[in-house]
Amino acid sequence: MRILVADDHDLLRDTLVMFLNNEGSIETSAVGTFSQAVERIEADAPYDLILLDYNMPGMNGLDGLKAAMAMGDGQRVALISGEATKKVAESALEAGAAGFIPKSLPAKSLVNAVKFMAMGEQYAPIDFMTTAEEVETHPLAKKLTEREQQVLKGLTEGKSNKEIARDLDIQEPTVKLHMKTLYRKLEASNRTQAALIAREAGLF
Amino acid sequence: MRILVADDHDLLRDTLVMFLNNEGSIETSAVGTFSQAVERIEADAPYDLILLDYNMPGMNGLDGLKAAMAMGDGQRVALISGEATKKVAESALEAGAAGFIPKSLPAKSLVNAVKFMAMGEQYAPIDFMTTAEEVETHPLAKKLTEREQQVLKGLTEGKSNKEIARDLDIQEPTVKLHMKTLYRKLEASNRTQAALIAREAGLF
DNA sequence: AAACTACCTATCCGATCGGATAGGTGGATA
DNA sequence: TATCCACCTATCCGATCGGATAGGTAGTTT
Repeated sequence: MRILVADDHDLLRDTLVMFLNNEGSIETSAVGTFSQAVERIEADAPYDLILLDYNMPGMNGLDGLKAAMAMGDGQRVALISGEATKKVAESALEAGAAGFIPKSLPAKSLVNAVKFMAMGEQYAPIDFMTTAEEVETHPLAKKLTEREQQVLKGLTEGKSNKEIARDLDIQEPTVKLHMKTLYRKLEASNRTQAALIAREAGLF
Repeated sequence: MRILVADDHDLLRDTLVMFLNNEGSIETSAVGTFSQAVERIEADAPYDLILLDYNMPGMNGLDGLKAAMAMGDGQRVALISGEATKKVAESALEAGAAGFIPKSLPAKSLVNAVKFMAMGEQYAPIDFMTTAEEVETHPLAKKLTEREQQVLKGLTEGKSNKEIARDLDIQEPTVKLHMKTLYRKLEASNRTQAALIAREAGLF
């Protein structure tokens, strides 16, 4: 079973390789950047499984994942990340990733997950996918109505009231109304503050 | 030599413990949250060295580091982190941390660093501290004059032109001038976008 | 039925913003 | 000296924003 690990954290990379190689049946290669991973895939494909760090030079979000999957027809690729949100994990799995591995996973589970994925299954830790669901709706966001969230989303994209109104297919005065309520709820005194607070809180 | 590792990433924690215990002379304990670390320290102090993950439930930035150091008079504590900036590392070392370990460190170097710190030395990887220095002045920031940076700082605090003018002791029209140049340089079309871009770029 | 909530529209008005334009100073450079 | 650059001030004007006020609809709860 041939596995390729791409992660810029030397420490974690060394560990993964060691753990996996210890399994006997697994032969593991490792690189530290996305471009190195690409080279390696072009030279040595196909691997039974490729593990890509979500935060890694060259990855550029899910683009790297998709690029890697496109190589060597139907290459099985899984994401590994310490910081990624549930949203990212879901998008990755939807895009056809072989799995998603948070770094908060015990080493033993990781080895099992890798074997599981290498056998063609799709893996994601249920606890991560479910517990993250709760945090999904941010404490601040829970106080906002659906419309307000839509308006706030537009705001965090730097749009004007008029643009937001057009996008949501409502009138501009209505947007201003929501905006006013947002300022109150977010304790902001103008749109810039509101946008910053929303970003700070990790919304959108 | 007794070491305590506190990291919420099971994978990395398992690895660290294994690597360190393999050294023979090191006895390692591990926990997954800051509060657990506190309990362990209270029960088993003093350790020769404590490794705290900077991003970990309960840490609250450098507060956790300081709290841990305050326990058991002069407890030696080092930070370990995969995401922290050079700024954080510097602050930690200034606050008296035993060291700073980025997760991008090879496993072998880590073991050496741990031994080094346990012997009473202060450790930080030079390459991390220096290369980060270059990025210190952000590519974007380099294109801004001093005044523009001051104005931008005010903007990222959600201030109005009038407030910024008062703070910098200049006239409001002048602030507007700088604002206009900022939009051009940051490729923003309004103040909110400019503020978001500045934040995104990690300025201020 | 009454009260409440989320949502929508509208108008008025003062404040603020964003752009254009037209200056001026001081310091560094060619 | 002439030229550039960073910085400052000023005025005009249309667009946008932020707040207040006054409605309306639909669905839910009491």
